[in-house]
Amino acid sequence: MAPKKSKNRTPSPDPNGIFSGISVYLVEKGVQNRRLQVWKQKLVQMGATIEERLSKKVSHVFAVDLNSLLQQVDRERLTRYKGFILLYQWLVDSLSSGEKVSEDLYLLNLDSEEDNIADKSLDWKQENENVSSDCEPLHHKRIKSSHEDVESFKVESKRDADNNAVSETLNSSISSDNLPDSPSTASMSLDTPGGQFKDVNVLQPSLPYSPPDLNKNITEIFGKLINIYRALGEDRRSFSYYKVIPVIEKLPFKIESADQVKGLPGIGKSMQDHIQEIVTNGNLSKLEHFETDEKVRTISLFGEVWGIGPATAQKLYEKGYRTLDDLKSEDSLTHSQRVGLKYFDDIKTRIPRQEVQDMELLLQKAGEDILPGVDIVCGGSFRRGKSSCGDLDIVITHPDGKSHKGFLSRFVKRLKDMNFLREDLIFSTHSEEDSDSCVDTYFGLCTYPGRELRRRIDLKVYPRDIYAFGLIHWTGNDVLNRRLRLLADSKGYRLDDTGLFPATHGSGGKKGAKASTSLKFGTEKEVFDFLGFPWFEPHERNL
DNA sequence: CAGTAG
DNA sequence: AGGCCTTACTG
DNA sequence: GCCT
Repeated sequence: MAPKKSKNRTPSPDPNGIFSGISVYLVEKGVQNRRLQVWKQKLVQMGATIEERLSKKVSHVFAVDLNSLLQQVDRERLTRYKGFILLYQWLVDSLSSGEKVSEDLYLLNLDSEEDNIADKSLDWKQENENVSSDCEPLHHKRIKSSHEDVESFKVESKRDADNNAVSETLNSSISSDNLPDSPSTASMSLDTPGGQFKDVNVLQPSLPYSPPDLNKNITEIFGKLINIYRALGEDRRSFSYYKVIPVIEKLPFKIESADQVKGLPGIGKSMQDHIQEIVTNGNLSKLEHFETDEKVRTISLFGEVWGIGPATAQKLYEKGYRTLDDLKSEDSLTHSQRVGLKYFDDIKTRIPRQEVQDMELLLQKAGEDILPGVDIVCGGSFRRGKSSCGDLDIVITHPDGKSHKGFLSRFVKRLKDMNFLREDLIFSTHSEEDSDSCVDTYFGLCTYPGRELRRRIDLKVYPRDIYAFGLIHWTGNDVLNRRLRLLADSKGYRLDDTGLFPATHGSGGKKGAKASTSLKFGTEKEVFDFLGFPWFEPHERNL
């Protein structure tokens, strides 16, 4: 019987790395950081190892031009170096052709001083018009936008097209979720929708970047560290782990050595060490230490209570408390904290989608009774199609643009009367009073009709003209929101749940200046379109 | 103002 | 060495 | 924690 080894039948001739085995040193001078990150990821994905110093192991050195190279690396060292010294263009061309191309045409020649480079580059061009003219900037005066001679125009524009195409491909595949779009790429995809990079994708079918799961051993541990550090109040450190997880998840192979991953964004010395320890030992002593430390465990536990953060948790620990039960006798707890404590288990229980569905309907009916035409939607993970939800995020508006004002108070009262809302956490209503441009918010606990199990519920009421922003924000997820905000920033805007504002840079204070009003958009899609962000249906926003 | 949640 | 992510309410 |  033919021994069927495994289900591991990779459909595509697994690019076990076209760069497998090579070891690279990157001269970062003169290359746009964003592009550098993409290249790093690509190199690593394709089997290369990134070295941080020019050592003997290095087989390939990359630089944008001779100047940058010499600026960063000692010339003498280079003369002794025996490997390839190449233009980044080699990388670009190799990636677009799907295989390592010959290094010959991309060599950076150390000996060639400025005068004799000119000739060489001419020779190159004649032999292979498709190849680099990158060494020109050395002596030519930046003629990028004013091509005088037809010949070089052809060559250069072709190369540029390739460049753009490739980086588009990279952007939209591997690193599609780091920085969504730089300003330039974004505007480009607006100008030439569909255009050229489609073809490149076809040319490069070998990128079914296999989804998930490899390296779960690492990301799971890092996930725990995120929570622990957050509980301890070390948000920054926590965030570092948060950022590195997607980077690791994107790798198409199982990490077996920290070398395979060094140089990637967000991975520094400590991350390397941790990863190395995990892949060799299967665990991380640091985490084990945390998990057995009574103080850490207790503070983490206390911090899970709604309204208790790192500071309070630590304070309570130092007062001698060790269990949630003990905490109930503490007088200094705020009302919210007491509620959070009392219904601790309830709140942590996930809500079946069907129940959320029912409660959304209930809310819509109750709202309609009070204010006909009112628009009530359950956002959050429910709107993203999840089968269970942690809480209810209710986003409310009214089409007439004004009668939302004062609605929340009446709505809450009504819901309390019908015994749907049970405990309050936060209730802030601002629209009734003066400014009509503010969002009313209610946080509390509710129950499914006929039951006692407490559910967390948030109600937010938006004026119609900024409703789309509220809906986007409260539908999430976090990653998508962050990408949208970053994109907005890059285009000179500031995005939040209350609107999209022209950047108020030159004028006045940093944030106080709320002078500018938000741009108005009626729907989520209009906001996405305006930002040049591809449309995602709600259920596609689980990034 | 610190602490907290989103 | 210092920034990294914004806003706004509770007590 | 990482990065500039």
